[in-house]
Amino acid sequence: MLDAGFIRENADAVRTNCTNRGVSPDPVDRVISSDTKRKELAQKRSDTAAKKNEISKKFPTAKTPEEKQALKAQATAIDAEVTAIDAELKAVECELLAALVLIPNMTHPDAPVGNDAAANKVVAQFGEARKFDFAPKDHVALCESLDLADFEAGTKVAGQKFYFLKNEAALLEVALVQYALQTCVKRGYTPIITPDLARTEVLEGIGFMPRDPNPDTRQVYTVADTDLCLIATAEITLGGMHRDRIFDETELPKRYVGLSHCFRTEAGAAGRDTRGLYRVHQFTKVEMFAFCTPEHSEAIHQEIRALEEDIFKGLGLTFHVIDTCTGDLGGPAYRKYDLEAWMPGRGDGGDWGEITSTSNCTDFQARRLGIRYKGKAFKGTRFAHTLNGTAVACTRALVAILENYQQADGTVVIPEVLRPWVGTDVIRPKK
RNA sequence: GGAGAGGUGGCAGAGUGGUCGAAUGCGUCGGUCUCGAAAACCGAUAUACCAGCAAUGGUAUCGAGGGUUCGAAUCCCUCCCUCUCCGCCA
Repeated sequence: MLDAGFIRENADAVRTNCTNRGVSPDPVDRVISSDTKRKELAQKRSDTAAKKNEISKKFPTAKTPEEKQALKAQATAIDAEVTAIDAELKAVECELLAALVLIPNMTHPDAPVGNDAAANKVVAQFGEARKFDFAPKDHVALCESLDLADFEAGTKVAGQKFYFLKNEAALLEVALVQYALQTCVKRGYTPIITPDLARTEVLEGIGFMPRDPNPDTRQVYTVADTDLCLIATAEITLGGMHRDRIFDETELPKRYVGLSHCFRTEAGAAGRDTRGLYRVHQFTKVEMFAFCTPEHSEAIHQEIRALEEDIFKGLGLTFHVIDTCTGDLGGPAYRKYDLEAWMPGRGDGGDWGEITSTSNCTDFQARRLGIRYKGKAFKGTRFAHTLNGTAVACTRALVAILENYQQADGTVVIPEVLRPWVGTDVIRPKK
């Protein structure tokens, strides 16, 4: 979330930003009025408590019972005041927070302004869409003919949009994980395997809304009788890892590459991309995450983007990079690049499909999570910047690989970098 | 899951109702000494918010939340976490 003081001082810019991002600017005024009230009450509370402390301090020197009685009476009167102020203060703080969480992060000045995907800007492309001299199959057909996935069993066991990966597809997932982890580790990222569950407050700190009362928009699964959620991305656990931490600036930047399963309800996505592996309730993902000082976040964002590009160049896939427009940024991102791979089986005659996403969240997440740093050049602490980026989302990568590497005879070639882990060059029909 | 012990500043560790935001040691930073360094010595060293140009002052924080009390690190309750032992288990 943004700082209430910042919102007050930059109200117009924040309102414009809300509008650009396709959310209502109304909470801005609510933040300002709640924050003003909060400040007044906090000052009153502080003054009142000071009075009370004065009285308490006189007690040890009070000689007679009458004196003590008199002090007690004063103290009791002040107690009533404090109780009343506290109740008001609590209510105001709730209002403030409720309004604050509705305001998205500010936006990088170069990010394209627009309401929907049409405004996204393609900033780079690697490779050309493959021309087929046969009719290419989509990944669902390939999974069927090569016995790579069992969607029916997935449905039987866990429901719609769950799946079993089989044979080379199972090995491919492990290979993709290995390949992505190794690539990131070589670039200095610390490998991490994170929990697949996290506390509600951690999800909220990252910018998810697990308590969203509207089941049509709630994105995450919650675990009954606990305050835990299944994570939608390792961004949640990696960001939460250093919650309430004060770094020394010499410890930053910290770069992690985490492996986790991801769980998404995909509420509101009914009817879109329902076939196959493209949009599923559970998948495996290797995710990069960085904590850094504000001076470094732009450079690290570019670094993560370049690393994503290298990973997918290494896989031999055709993809382009999108500078995401304001309307598509979500809440926490200051700027976001998506990699979209060419997927020959998608849509009518192929289409681009998102395979990674990297965001610079500046201090938006850090403020809520209490992630700060100390430096020599300034007093006190400052909020760190956080960044995240997909190294490999297994199911999306699998879709791209199967559809792009298919051959006229129905087999699929394995990308060279994955062969050591898959143990074969080509996926053939099973006997 | 059961039993016991415990959670205090960067770390270690004292503190069982007021003079405690908190002894002491270590660490870190600054200084003295030194050609330089080490050692020694001196000093500084939590976080947030509010007021103030600042010095400074106020408030809150000793795992979290509630309670008792004029007053809580200290007493009571609930929760969370850690450690030890037992059980169970990949």
